[in-house]
Amino acid sequence: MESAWVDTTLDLNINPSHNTIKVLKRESSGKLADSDVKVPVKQETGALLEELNRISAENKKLTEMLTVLCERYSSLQNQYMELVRRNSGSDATAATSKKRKAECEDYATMIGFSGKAESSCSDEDSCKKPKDCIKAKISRAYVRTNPSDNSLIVRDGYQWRKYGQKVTRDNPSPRAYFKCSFAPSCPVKKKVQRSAEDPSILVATYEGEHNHEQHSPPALSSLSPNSGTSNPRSAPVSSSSSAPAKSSPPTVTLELMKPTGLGNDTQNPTQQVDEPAIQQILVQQMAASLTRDPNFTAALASAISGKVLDHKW
DNA sequence: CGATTTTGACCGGCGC
DNA sequence: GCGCCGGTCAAAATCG
Repeated sequence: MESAWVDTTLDLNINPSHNTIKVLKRESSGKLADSDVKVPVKQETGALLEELNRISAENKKLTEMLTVLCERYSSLQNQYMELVRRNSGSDATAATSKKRKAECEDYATMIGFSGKAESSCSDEDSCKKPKDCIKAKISRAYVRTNPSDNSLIVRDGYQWRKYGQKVTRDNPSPRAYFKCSFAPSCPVKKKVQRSAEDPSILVATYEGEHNHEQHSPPALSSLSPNSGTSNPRSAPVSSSSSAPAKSSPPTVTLELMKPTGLGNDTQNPTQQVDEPAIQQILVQQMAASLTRDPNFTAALASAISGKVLDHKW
């Protein structure tokens, strides 16, 4: 098992000397002073192509590594959840306090899949507060944001007024409480909290149903207004909060992290699909969205090469 | 100046 | 009954 862990022999072909040495050679050898500056265009093009190929190969390698990493991460998640389930099963008799359940659920939520946990949550709620259950429809949305951006704003097309903020026990990042301010009589509330596991993900929990039309165009999803770098990967909310089918379960998970094509056939993966599948999808989505981002791969490559260079020189 | 956000205080539910 | 904790209130601050 451990041998199968991360392959630390990073053969990334990161060979900065590859390029620079050529140049240095030319510069250092006095012979090739002026005349050599006019390198034949063909040669130059060839070198560039070679460089391009090399970078492409590098990129591919990084992509593969990331995929492997994600797969291992997901299998670890599986193991962890299995462990949690087994543990809670063993002491479930006496110690299934709601708090514990809630923590467990939160973890499940944090790491990005919520099928079982949420259903148990809604069951819990239905047992606990039948009245609330009747009027309060709970849905959850995950929104990927810029991790450096610490605002708790999720744009979903409605107008919200923040009425409170709290730091909760299980998550160091604060939870913000919003009420729908567009219609005075609209009972919908929203809680937004950054995932403890992945700070780039905002978890928005909606309670109730809007009794009015959507205010602003659902250009929505995600991202704080101040980050002009609106994230292209977050997709619009599938407005389930606007009173969808009554037959749907009380808890609906909105998939806002659809990176590209991967998730478009699974509109609501957490409702019916079993956990491993969900994890797989999520992991794949994460991996895909990361690896397709040239900025990310470039940043990763430069970070690694920087590390390597630091080490060598 | 009104709307919105911030933030400390308060309240109620729950476990011990 | 007490303490903890999540949720809400409301006054003050800030913003447009």
